[in-house]
Amino acid sequence: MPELPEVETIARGVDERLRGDRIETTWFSEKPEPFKSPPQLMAKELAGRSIDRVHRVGKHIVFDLGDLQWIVHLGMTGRLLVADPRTAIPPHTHAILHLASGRELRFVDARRFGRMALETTRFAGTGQEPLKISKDEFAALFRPRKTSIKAALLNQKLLHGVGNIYADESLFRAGIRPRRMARHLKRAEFDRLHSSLQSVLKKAISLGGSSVSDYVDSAGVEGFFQLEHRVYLRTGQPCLVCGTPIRRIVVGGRGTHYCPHCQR
DNA sequence: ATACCGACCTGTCAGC
DNA sequence: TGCTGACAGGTCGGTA
Repeated sequence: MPELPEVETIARGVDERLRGDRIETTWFSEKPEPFKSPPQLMAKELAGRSIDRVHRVGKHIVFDLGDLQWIVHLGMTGRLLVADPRTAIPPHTHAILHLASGRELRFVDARRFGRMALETTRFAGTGQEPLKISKDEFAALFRPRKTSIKAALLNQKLLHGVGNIYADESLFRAGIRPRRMARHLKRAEFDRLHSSLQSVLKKAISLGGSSVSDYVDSAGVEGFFQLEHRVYLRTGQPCLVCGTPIRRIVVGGRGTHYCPHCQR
């Protein structure tokens, strides 16, 4: 589910509404998967903490809580919802923070690929920020890779935050086939990819992310960038530029969509 | 260092 | 009406 634009949208929404609020008590489900830190420890450490700031690092949502950080990764289907306690608790709710303002922050995740943990050192993520990296750094990061450019874009140790949608969409806009070996790309192609990736991510953030099946922001509102997808999940449909049917292949175990005419 | 695969989970949809 | 298989915004670990 959520990639950089969706996580950014959620983090901004949670920050706007919960900054300055205080966590009073917590509840965690019995399912073990979502908790990298033991739930009892999180319950003890989170209670009484004020929320100084909420922001995004890669695909992670980071809560600054004094000398502690609470890190949430949403996996494929995770949601963070700011809710009125009188509203029904949705199925697959795995964590609830009860706040001093009377509201609740709920973590809901059907597939349970999401994770949460406490950090005592400043969380830096796994790679570089796609919206901050320069053209020179971008080319230097990817050129040595002995793998396809698509697999390299998905590698969170290089750039963090890019997932399947925005990898496919940025490669389309740069006119580069997903299976091309990273080390065979020309400098002009790295530059086009850098530019298309940043513009796609910024546009998606401005539209509140992509709602393909079930993504919503922290207020339960869907995004609109799915209306701007040119290849992702458009298998067999005509390319919006040239009319050639969009093709689906598997690269790095992920469904990969591209236009065989526009991407070389 | 990389490639490939299955595993982890649930839900949805197409096809029979 | 069901069943089965494929697929879905992600990541990890094992084995070549």
